[in-house]
Amino acid sequence: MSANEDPRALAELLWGLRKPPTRGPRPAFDLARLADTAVKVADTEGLEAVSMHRVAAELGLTKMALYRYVNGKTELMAIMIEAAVGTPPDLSGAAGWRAKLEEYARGLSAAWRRHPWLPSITVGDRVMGPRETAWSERALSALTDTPLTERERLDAVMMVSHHIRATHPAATQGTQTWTDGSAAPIMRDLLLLNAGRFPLLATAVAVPSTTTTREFGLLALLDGLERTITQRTHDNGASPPDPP
Amino acid sequence: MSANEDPRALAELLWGLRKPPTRGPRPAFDLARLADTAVKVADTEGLEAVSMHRVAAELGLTKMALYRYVNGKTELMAIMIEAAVGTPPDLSGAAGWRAKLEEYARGLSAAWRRHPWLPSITVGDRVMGPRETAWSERALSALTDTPLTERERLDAVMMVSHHIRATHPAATQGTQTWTDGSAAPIMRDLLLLNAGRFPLLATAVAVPSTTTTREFGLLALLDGLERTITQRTHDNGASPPDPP
DNA sequence: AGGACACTGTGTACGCTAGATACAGTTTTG
DNA sequence: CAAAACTGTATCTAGCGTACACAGTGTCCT
Repeated sequence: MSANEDPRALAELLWGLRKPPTRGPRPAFDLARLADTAVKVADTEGLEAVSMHRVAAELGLTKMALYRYVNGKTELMAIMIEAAVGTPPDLSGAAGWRAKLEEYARGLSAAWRRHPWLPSITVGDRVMGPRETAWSERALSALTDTPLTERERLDAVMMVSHHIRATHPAATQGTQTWTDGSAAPIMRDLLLLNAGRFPLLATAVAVPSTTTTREFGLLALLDGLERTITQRTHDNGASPPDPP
Repeated sequence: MSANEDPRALAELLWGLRKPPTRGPRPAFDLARLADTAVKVADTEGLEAVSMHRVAAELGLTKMALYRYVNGKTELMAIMIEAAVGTPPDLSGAAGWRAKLEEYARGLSAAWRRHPWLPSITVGDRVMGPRETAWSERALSALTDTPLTERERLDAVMMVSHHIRATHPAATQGTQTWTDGSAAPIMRDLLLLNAGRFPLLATAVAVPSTTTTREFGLLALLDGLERTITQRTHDNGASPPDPP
């Protein structure tokens, strides 16, 4: 919560623009090792377990030594993300933008399943590293053959990502409050007690689900994009409509 | 971080199931006043400014007095949400499920604009109060005339809500990293420096946007739902297809 | 009726976690 | 040798939370 939030410095760190020092003792570790350690802690004990002290201890250091590598916890989180995201899925095997986007969604979901804490921090106003950026770039490649605007492609990509995040079971933000999570049974009880005030909800949570929210939502999303895309394709392919 | 996380107790608090004590001194305040004070602090100074100490001081109390009203900060947040959400928009004026959902989205957006911190905490696995629950109920009412399953209606509602949240300008989670927010200019610079590695992204962020992400996304979402709905309507309206 | 007692509200003191700063000691290279 | 860089000890700060003492207020028993 101090003045350690310099986005420029973070950008230099993430994009490898730090000039290594010439004199002084060799650092015992490097950023990658530090990030991997933090990621391991987060994977095994949850993101809350990741503290400066904990990570340092894991490396046999005191926490103050970490401040030579990162300016604060914000930067630690940033390099953790870069270390954990991995590489985006290969979309060249899928035919057509729709299949490619589905493949992308699968890849994103898989990455987040490997690191359940990831979707909860890859969020908001922040500086991203090259690895994470590569995911956006890859996703955009799925839509190059469509008649969408560059900006619309970006919007579409963000929507798919947001949807996967919102329906991610272990995500802090995504849990479907009514159907999943530890609070869901409590909410069901309350709805039953107040079925008169909330009849629609009460019945909705009572019925079992046939498809998952994620599937249903992704279907709707892609259907919506398809409509715009085919419509544009027609407008462009045919001659412009007669004036009225 | 302690054992003060009893969801049952929270539920009783939110749903007015606490039996008021019979003896002892009269409390100087009540939950509503407490919640309103906290909301005011969050509105004017941001959610980070809301601490037990701060809220208590605002009421002329020491922070420990607050613990007679709420069991901890989690409960304080919960009653803040209830105090801030207000009542859901009236959808009866809109004709058809699509217009109703759009109206709902507008109402949600307006409520979050009044309390910019709200979307960032009405999230995840948690117990909701009756006021907030009323929003879900209202949203479901938009879809009663559709051939969707009860569960699918809930899914659709959650999707719209998630989308509004994800595209909420001031939301901690929603900021479109590439186009909005304080980090966006930094990311643009980095993309220009690395245009070779990220050609699609570099051009996408360079062009000005004609429509907003929110509009484009909502359109796609509703188009997608419409496709499923009209398709179902046809399948039900006509006689079942001949067996093959 | 009246007082003891239990229960409730409020305040003071303290504990704990976690991030972060200050600075001294030590190592390495120009 | 001196400047720069790595690491450790000590300390500060913010914030949530517990422990406990003291002060009102109703309940119940005699």
